[in-house]
Amino acid sequence: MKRGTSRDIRTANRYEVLRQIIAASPTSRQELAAATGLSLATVATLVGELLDLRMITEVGFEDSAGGRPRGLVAVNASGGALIGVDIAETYVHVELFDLALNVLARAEEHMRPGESRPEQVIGHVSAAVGSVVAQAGVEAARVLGVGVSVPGQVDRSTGIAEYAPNWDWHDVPLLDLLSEHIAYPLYLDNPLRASAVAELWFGAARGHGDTVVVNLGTGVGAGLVLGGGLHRGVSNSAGEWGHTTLVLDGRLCRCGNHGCVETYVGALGIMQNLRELSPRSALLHPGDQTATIDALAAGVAAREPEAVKVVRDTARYLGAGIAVLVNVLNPEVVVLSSWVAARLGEPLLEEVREAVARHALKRPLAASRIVLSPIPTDPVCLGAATFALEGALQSVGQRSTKRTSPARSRTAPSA
Amino acid sequence: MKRGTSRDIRTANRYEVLRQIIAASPTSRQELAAATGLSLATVATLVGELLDLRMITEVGFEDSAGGRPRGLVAVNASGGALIGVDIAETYVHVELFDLALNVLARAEEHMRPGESRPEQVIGHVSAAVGSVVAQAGVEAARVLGVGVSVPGQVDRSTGIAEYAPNWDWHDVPLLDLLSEHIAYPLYLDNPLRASAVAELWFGAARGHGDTVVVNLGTGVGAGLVLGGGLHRGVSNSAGEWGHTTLVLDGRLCRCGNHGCVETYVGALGIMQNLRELSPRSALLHPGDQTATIDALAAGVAAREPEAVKVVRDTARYLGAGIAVLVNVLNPEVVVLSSWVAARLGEPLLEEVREAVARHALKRPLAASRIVLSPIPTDPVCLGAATFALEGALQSVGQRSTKRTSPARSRTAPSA
DNA sequence: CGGACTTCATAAAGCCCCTTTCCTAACCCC
DNA sequence: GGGGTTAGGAAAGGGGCTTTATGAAGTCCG
Repeated sequence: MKRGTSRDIRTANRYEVLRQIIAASPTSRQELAAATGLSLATVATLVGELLDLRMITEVGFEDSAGGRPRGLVAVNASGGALIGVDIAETYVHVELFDLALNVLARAEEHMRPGESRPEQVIGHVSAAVGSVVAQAGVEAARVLGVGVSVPGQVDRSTGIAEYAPNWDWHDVPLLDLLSEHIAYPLYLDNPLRASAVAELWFGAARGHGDTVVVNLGTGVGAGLVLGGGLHRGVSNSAGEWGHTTLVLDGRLCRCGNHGCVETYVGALGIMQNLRELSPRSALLHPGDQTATIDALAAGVAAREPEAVKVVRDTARYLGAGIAVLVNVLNPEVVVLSSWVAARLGEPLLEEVREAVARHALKRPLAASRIVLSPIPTDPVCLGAATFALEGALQSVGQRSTKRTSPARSRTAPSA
Repeated sequence: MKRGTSRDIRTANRYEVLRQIIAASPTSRQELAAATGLSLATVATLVGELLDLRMITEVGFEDSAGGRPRGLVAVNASGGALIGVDIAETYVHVELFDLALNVLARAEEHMRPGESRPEQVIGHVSAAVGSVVAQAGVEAARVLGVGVSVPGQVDRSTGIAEYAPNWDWHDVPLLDLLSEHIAYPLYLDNPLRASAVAELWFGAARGHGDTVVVNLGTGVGAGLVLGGGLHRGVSNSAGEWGHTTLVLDGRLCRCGNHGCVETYVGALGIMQNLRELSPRSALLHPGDQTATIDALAAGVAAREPEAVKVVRDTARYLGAGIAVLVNVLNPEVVVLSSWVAARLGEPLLEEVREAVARHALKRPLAASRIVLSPIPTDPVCLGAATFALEGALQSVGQRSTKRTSPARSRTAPSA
């Protein structure tokens, strides 16, 4: 049972104010107070803190119609840089952001199927991180942190990748290994939670209540934003909706079970849906998920019956799976995220809405909006970078312990 | 976005301290501080409050082995009474509790199938409430509140039963109607949340993290205790797991969909499982759920193959359904509650554990314990009474608004 | 049997957080 | 350039929790 302290309120408010500033930059203290529901005084204090941190700057005044003009603050984009690392089965994707969360540089490393040893992955990551820092030309001291997303089960406090199903990793001390190559503060979590936190800060969950972020990629899962924060579960593995049984005794899943949601709506599952509909379809690119999904998206855009049918079949499965989440969690928003959702886009969304409506109860259904992720870039990178941002913000509140020198961050902020 | 205030911390702490006192009565301030993680001073303050409210009393001292002996406090059982009302499809069950949550009196009213109008139900409720108060012989002023659980969708703030599927109620202002007959403070919610809060205060969720309370009765659903509190969802309808699709195109459910969990593991679903296994089984009491489940329980105890098989089949469905909750929510505890679970007991539990293990992922599975509800009485009544207790405790913190007379409770505490 | 030691409980002071209130600053308009 | 208006900061106030100090109530032992 974790107990809340008044400090947590402060931290939450600090997050909220910064979120709001990033979302509506430039903005005034008045607007912030209205948007957050905090008093003017509190907003002013928090804005002062953020100004001290050089995360935001004063950028002039609003035009006044009688009365003192409102001072405007905006994100100090050049006040620091954040790096998000999205480690996936076949690639490592790294993006460097300014504090307004604009992408300043990106790097992508492809991993061949054989490359599964931690050292190999770490090699790719550190190369890509080095690359984005060089590209963006930011001083090393400006990098506030690096968020790393790795599939599977992670322990964020120890930085250990406890289990990564795709590479059969067990208890790899990923953060320690990475810290030998990367001298910035590091934060570890998994892609489900990364994309959820991205939606929470910058996407469809912003300012809303409970939200479910459905990730549709090669792997499938759900990030849960409940009660204004990430729901992690007792062992930080909540959201494994992709390995939930959708069809009793259905398709064999790589997790060992049968009929998992992932085997019907993951990229490979969709390929299978296509294959079952028309084994020698021209849309099918065996062994290439991306190409197949792209072909499908193009086909749907051209109203090819085959493509439309596959998307509809997929949405039917997806709708049944999402209806479970809607009924059980009663969220305000359901976000479809990750690359498969992005490419299939609106047509998928429409079909999913219909399918969910067929399976969910009226009341929870009526309370939920199902939307595509409004985040234009890789949500996992963005979310990972957000973990770094949260980390940088967290340490603000910490006071130095009595009679001791001020606390130093875990890794010195110098390349 | 609800924002937390320091007042909420106080309320949570007050709950926590009282919970602890009820659980380990008598106990000392020292033990309370250790158990809650609060400082001695805070515990002393809260204990003082509860003493002032006459909810607890000082009951002597602990033996000392050198040093001042610890003062002991215990629940003041006679300090007040709480009433829990469990309105179900076929009965109204009412229990009156003392503050230690012992049952002092109970009353049960049966409802014939035709009786579905709100006035009829209210008649039963007020009769039963009157009965328990008379039986227990408590002064009316001592009744701190009445918690009412009604199936379906409720709005607890307005006290409206928005939708009750079994009677086809729509927007019945139940609390207003009840307050014409019952002069105690009233609190409305649904059985899922009632049994969840019962587990949170007095059962398997006590002191643990995220917990899922699986209700197996005629209706089926899950109460969610996440982050130390009830998860309600955006429209207070979270937990509708019973109407989640378990078998695509499966049995027709009364909710209109096919293949809902409830149609396989609810009392009627279990009867159907039995019927499909052996249409003219001696265990089957057509039209009588209770008798059938009882017969099944007896059969399992006697190791009758037919009964064992039905329980196994049921557990297989149940396991698949619970595995979804385990994977998605990653709870620390899963509680099997309500009358079907209570009657089928250990044999069901064993089978369920095995079945869940077959469907859930290893990590979340390893983190969860699946248990039967340790609550010996009707958990819904207990939970409903707990809502009343929470309500009585809530008003402690409220200060009278400025320049006005002290706030009065909604219904005067006099019969 | 009374002082010394131990342990509990309450009171006081300090810190953190948020809000309300008051006052000055800054700008518009006439 | 004064009056009206609005912004923003400083101070005061209220609630909460913790640490520290002090008094209270025992045991133990000389």
